[in-house]
Amino acid sequence: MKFDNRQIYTATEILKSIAHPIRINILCFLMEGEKNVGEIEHQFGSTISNISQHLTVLRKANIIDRRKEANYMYYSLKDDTIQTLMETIKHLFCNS
Amino acid sequence: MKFDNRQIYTATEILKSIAHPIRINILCFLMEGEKNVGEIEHQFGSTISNISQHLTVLRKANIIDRRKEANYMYYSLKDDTIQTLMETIKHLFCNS
DNA sequence: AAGGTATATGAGAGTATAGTAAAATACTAA
DNA sequence: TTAGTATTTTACTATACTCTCATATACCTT
Repeated sequence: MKFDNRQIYTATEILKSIAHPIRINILCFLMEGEKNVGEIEHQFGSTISNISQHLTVLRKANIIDRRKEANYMYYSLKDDTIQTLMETIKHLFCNS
Repeated sequence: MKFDNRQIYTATEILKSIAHPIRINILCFLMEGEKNVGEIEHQFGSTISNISQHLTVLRKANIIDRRKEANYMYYSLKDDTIQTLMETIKHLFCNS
């Protein structure tokens, strides 16, 4: 059985965007609820510029949303699809 | 909550290995059961050399097995972890 | 052994991705 | 308006990935 190209393409883009240690960490962290960039940086080290670039990757893959409040930017998981996917990944690989 | 580095690393490697259109296709195809390289090539076009290289990527990520029979090489999904992951991906993105 | 089929490997070129540092933007508070 | 904080963008360099083509290996058949 062959698969629809658009669906394969979408799945590829999303998985590619998740497949980076910093980004998996960010996504797991966002499973707790929305966080701002500073909170994310504080959790994982790396520079804030680097974190911001990873957040851009995730946003372009359409799996996170953001909302501005004062001069903080709050990020969160986009929808149930990504939430479910992350739960599966976490369950399979992080046994927690 | 911070995550164990080794688990994050493993998850990253596996997701990276899946995150390619040809490889997602191959893995979905292998969900049906083991297939040899010719059958895979026949399904998806591309060259047999290219397919072989993608199979190597999947094998190095430790998510598929292979078994030789005469001069055919049969590939299959490695274990339940990858089977479950692929089912989730298929369900979420390929609605089937 | 020789020739055919199936698969794997290697080299090379082109493209994409990642990290760092510097500069830019957006907002707040004084 | 000025200064400060939070975040993003840009530019650059280094590294990794993907494809193609050529060659190599393994096995089978005669």
